[in-house]
Amino acid sequence: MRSLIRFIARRNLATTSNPVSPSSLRSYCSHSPPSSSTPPNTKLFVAGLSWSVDEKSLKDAFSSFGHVSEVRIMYDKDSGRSRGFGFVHFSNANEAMSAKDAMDGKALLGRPLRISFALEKVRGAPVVVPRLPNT
DNA sequence: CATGAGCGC
Repeated sequence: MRSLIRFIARRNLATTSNPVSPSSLRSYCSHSPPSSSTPPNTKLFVAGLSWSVDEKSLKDAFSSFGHVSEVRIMYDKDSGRSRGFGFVHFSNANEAMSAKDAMDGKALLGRPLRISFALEKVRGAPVVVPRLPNT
């Protein structure tokens, strides 16, 4: 008799225990959150600019968030008109991310701005060929 | 006449 009760109680205890808690499931894929944005950098990639925007307007708009070291807007070599995107160099990455967080999504000259951290592309040599010092 | 995602020579 009593053994039967203990048997039931044991089964009940095992059944009541959660086979798997939802919180434990989370630890399976929450190790590495996807990097949606590029790593912070002093160089800011500003796109979505109007085709009438010049560097002066950009620098004036971004100089309020920090010291703008360089502002360059890419222009078309053939038509000579702006491609609608440019680059803004900041003195510090914190200023750059602040300006990005503040100006990203805003509109300049009637067009929404798309700001993101620029790639670490180097201006000049497209690729350096590692050649061994062959006497 | 306009065009509209993107990464700099």
